[in-house]
This record gives sequence, structure tokens and C-alpha cells, in this order.
Amino acid sequence: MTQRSYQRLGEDARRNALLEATLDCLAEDGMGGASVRKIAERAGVSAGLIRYYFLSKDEMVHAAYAYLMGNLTGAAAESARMASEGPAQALAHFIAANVKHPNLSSRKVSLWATFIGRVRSGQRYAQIHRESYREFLDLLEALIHPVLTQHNLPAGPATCHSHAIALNGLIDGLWIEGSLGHGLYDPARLPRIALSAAEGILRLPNDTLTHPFAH
Amino acid sequence: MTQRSYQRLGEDARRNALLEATLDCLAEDGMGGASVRKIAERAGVSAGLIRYYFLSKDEMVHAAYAYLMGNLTGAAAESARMASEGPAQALAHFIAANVKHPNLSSRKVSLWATFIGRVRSGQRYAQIHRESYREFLDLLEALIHPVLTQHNLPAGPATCHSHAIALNGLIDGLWIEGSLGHGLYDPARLPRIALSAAEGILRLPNDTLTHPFAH
DNA sequence: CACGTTATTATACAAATGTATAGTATTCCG
DNA sequence: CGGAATACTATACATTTGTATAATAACGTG
Repeated sequence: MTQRSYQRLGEDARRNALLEATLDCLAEDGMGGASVRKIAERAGVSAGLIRYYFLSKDEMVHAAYAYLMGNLTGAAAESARMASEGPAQALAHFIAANVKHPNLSSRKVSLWATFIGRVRSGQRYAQIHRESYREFLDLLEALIHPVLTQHNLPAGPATCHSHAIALNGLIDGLWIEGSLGHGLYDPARLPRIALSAAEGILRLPNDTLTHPFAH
Repeated sequence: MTQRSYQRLGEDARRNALLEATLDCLAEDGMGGASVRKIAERAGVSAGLIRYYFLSKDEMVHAAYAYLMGNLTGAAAESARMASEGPAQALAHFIAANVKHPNLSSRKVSLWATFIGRVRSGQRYAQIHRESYREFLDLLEALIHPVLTQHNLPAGPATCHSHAIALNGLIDGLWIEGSLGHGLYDPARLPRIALSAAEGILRLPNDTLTHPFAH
């Protein structure tokens, strides 16, 4: 009975496992407490292995940030694609998806915030932030435009861009506070609040987004 | 010529200097890099002194968080009090103040985010967050109510509360992205975007907040 | 089944960390 | 001005940190 003392994993499998472990530790202990050793232990691996896959701990944390943001916007974009009933539904689904499970998660917000806190002084963090933010903004702008034209509202590039900025702010802010679960209100109210506010921002008739099937 | 090698400061002066130094280091290096020694050096003080004023490094960081949040909401509330032309102006000033200098600051957002990242696992952080968030929400609600009644809009407690949540999200989100200065748009556009979006959220007539003197 | 490749572990190390303690210098009060 | 109170420094210490290196075990291939 020769029990293997460890298992060799393929390049990608182990890399992802390490990134997940990094995020786990970062969510729990923050940048101050997520040490190489804790991360390795969480991944069920010896500490030395990390530097076999990454040039340094920093490089791994950067990679974990990019990995997280990819998952976040990916999930929201997915839920917009699912909605095939029309532009308003797609936008509504996209907005709602950002303030509902699984995106509404204290773990995800904690991670996001921890990384955002490094954007100012870390070039690499800033770059990842800029890219993922731009992606989100573009996505939003593309969803907004058809809805505006559908309702004969001004839909020039400048208008769409401003609206995208405002909607992005709204979504981010609600997502953050809702995820942290401070207990000051029920997070289940968030989708309705977000959609109603979005209607107002875009100057859409009431219930265009909250009850999109009536239109 | 007996040059003094150090100066004795009063309890509060030194305490505040230490808190400011803590925030400086935290903004630059995050939780991972803000060590007791760096903080002490920034404050022009020996490392040991920190534990004369605080029970532990953790306690000092917690205190720095509370200190920061007090300053943030304090500044915004101040700018609302300044506006004496009426409810709409007060609300408009409050909203705009949050997406303008000096609140629109990468340093402040970095600090805010760094702390938010710890709210999930640190009880003390969570408590400070909850308190400062509630304060902000209450402030907003009190500003919203008179504006709604002034325009004969529904202004029940539930409505005001929902609107406050939405506005808070909007403000937070714009504040964060605007402060980080990713270069995707000019932050000078933020006050107008925020006020226009706020009008929509509250279903106010156009220009009620963006040009409040016409009303 | 051997064998070479390499994914993985184990150990080592200097630097940095938070904290404890003892000593020193400043300030205030009589 | 002298001397007590204490704000402050200096040093020491055990841990933990990221990283480097050498040894080892797993796996694919012949």
C-alpha cells in the first residue's frame, strides 16, 4: 500500500488552485495577513511551490486580482446575454445580477476593496483596475444605447457615456454596501432599488426596468 | 546650546499625529506594508512610543479608521450646512461635495477601500463601518425629505429610505471611481453627472439640482 | 519496468515584524 | 532651581516574513 504523499497537478490546475487559495486568504486576513505560508497551507501545498509557479508573491497577488475581476464582470455579462426578451430586459438583468447572489457577496467585495486599496500606489494594480473598469463601462454603454433609442430618448455617445458612468457608480455603490451586510436593511430590496434608480437616471418611464415585460 | 533631542507633546496632539502618520503609511503601503516602524518614522517618533499611546498596533489602526470616517462625513455634512438657499441647494451641495475636491481624493479612497476590505472579518472594523454608514444614510435621508415634499412627490419614510440607499450607492460609486483617476474621463464632469442622476432617481424635474436657483 | 524530467517538498537564511523592558530626557510644579 | 512625574528613546527578543537552494518523489515515455 504505497500511499502517494502528494499529487502532481497540471500547470493550469495548480495555478488556479493557488490563485483561489490566495483569494481565500486575502478575503480573510487582508494584505497584512495573507502570507505565503498561509496561502500554501490553504492550497494543500508546501510554501516553496509558490515560487515555482510565480516569480514572487507580489506577482501571484497581482494575478489573483486579474483572476477575480475576470470572474466578476464575466458573471454579470453572462446574465445579460441570458436575457433574450429585448434591450430593456438585458439591461435590467445586468443591473440586477450585480446586486444579487452570487455577485452580492461579502467575500467578493472584501477582495475587491482590498485590491482597490492598492491601486493608488501599485502600477500593476492600477492597470488591472483600469482594464476591468473600462470593460464594465463598455458593457454598460452597449446595453444602455438600444434602450434609450427604443424609448425615443437622446442616445448620443456623450449621453450614453455619462449614463454609463452614473449607472456604474450606482451599481458599484449598492453592490458594496449591500454585500457588506451591515444589517441596516434587507439586501433583497436591492434589485428593486437599483432598477428603479436606473429608470430615473436614464429618464425611462416607470416600470420599464422593474417590470420590463409590460413594454 | 542645549538642543532638545525631542519634544514632548500633549496627549491629543501626539495621538493625532500618530493617527495621521498611520493613514499616510496605510494609503501608501496598505495593510501589508504599514509597519509600526514606518509609521513611527513618518511621525518623527521612535517605534516604541506607539505602544505608549495605544494598546497594540491593531488598536491604533482601528482608531485611524474611525478618525478617517469622522473627517469624511464631517466634511460633506459641513458643505450641506453652508448652503442656506433651500432644501434643493442643500442636497445638491451635499451630493456635489462628495465628488469634488477635497473629498474626491485618491488618498482617501485608498484608505477607505483598505479598511472596507477588513470589515468582513474584523468585528471592530465592521462596527465602525456600520456606524459611519448609518450616519451618512441618516444625513442623506434628512436632506431628501424636504426636497420631495417641496415638489409634491411621495415622501413617506419608506420612499425616503429607498432613495437614500440609492443615492448613497450613486455617491459612493462615483466617488470611488472618480477618485482613482483611471483617466477614462475627466473627474470635473462628476458633479454634473451625479446631480443629473440624482434628479432622475428622485424623479425631480430636470435642473432642480443642477441649476437649483431657478426653483 | 527502468529512467529522465520536473513538479513538489524540506530546510535554511537574512530581513522585518510586533512587543516588552529598561533607561533617558523633558517638562511642570513647588 | 531642584526634583518628581512621565513622555519618549533605545535595545532586545521571539516570530514571522519572502526567498533561495538542495533533495525527493511522482509521472510520462521509452
